[in-house]
Amino acid sequence: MRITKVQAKENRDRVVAAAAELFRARGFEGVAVNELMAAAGFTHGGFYNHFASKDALAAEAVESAFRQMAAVRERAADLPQMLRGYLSKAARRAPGKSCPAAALAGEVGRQSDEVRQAFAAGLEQMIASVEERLPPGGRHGLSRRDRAVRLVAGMVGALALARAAPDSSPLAGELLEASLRAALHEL
Amino acid sequence: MRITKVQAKENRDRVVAAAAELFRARGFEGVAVNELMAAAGFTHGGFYNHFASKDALAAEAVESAFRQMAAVRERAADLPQMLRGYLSKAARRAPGKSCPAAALAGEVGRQSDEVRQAFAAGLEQMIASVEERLPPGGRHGLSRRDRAVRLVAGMVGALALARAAPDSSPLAGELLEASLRAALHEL
DNA sequence: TGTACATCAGTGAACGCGCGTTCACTGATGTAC
DNA sequence: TGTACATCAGTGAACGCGCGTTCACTGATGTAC
Repeated sequence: MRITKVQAKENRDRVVAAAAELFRARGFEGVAVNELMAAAGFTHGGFYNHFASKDALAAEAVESAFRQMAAVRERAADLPQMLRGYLSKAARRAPGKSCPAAALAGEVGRQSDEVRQAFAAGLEQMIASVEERLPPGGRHGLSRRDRAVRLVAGMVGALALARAAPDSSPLAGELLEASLRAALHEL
Repeated sequence: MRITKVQAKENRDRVVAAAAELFRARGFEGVAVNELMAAAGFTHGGFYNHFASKDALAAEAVESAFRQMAAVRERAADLPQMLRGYLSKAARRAPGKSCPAAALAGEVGRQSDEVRQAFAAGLEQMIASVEERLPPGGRHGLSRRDRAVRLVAGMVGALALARAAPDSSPLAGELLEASLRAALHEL
């Protein structure tokens, strides 16, 4: 049952999209190839018609996740609104649909160079986009770039730690709220 | 070849110590039970004489790693010195000997409740210890607690992201250096 | 435009491997007398 | 203090399972004429 070239490309995209979500939600090692294919509606055997390896898909999935994240960023009116979305309870609850940096930072260091490059490129864009929206404010005695890096590191750390804390513990909420207050204050 | 009770306790501690280092370096899923035992000088079969499961060891290892981290913190004369050690190239290079929060945050959310509780307890202590050392400085308009939470989130995020970035890329160094400058500036 | 053949996306069984865990066994230590 | 037996830390083979990857096969699409 051969398929239209257009259809095949569309199917491939579905797998990448599923991977972008599942890898963020459960980690690279936490999702099997057959699950990735099943999530896109296929059986596992066809996987290697599209990708050289699970790792190759991982690199594409990281790219795709950062691209999606960038689109969400563009939708925010300004930096405070972006921060509120980023450090929200909804973001904590849905790692598969939120920032790939917060979800995957810990694991990426152990992945192939392709994955690490894709991750670094996405992160760089994230920092650049925050820097652009940062008010100049020379009073701080810090470059905008330094402030952007600090802001991104703080956001990523807060979200990742909030997810690690048990749902019941007050720490999870506090990490998001205190980090948000402090970040907004710093702008 | 039965062994002294004292010796057995010592052997058990060796396994926990090895796990505390290996889990930080390679993640929970990245280290097999036989490797954990081998790192402590044993064969894998005896594992279940000491631990109910790999997961039970993970919880103890997280505790142990945070305890070790706390000891390192105590050694620092003040907050700036602590920050410089935390955000150093050496820390980036040796995840197994550095902060468990930065190394494991991403994975902990998918672990058992025991592991998550141990993680949250260690993190809480880390925040409390930073708060204690924070200069009062009411001028900030933020509680010390908020500032401590923000500082810890920023440190953890910066270290985790710096490890994810490729060794060759300038991003890795920048994440550590810019975050350090900004954090010191903020004190 | 119509025909004949090659291509290749998707299927499902199979592979080799490493994993967490179990188990029978060993023999020095711990304990009861 | 000395003897006899139970205990149990450590060993290494074995288990069942899920994993990433390979492969022969199918049949509609793509292509050459």
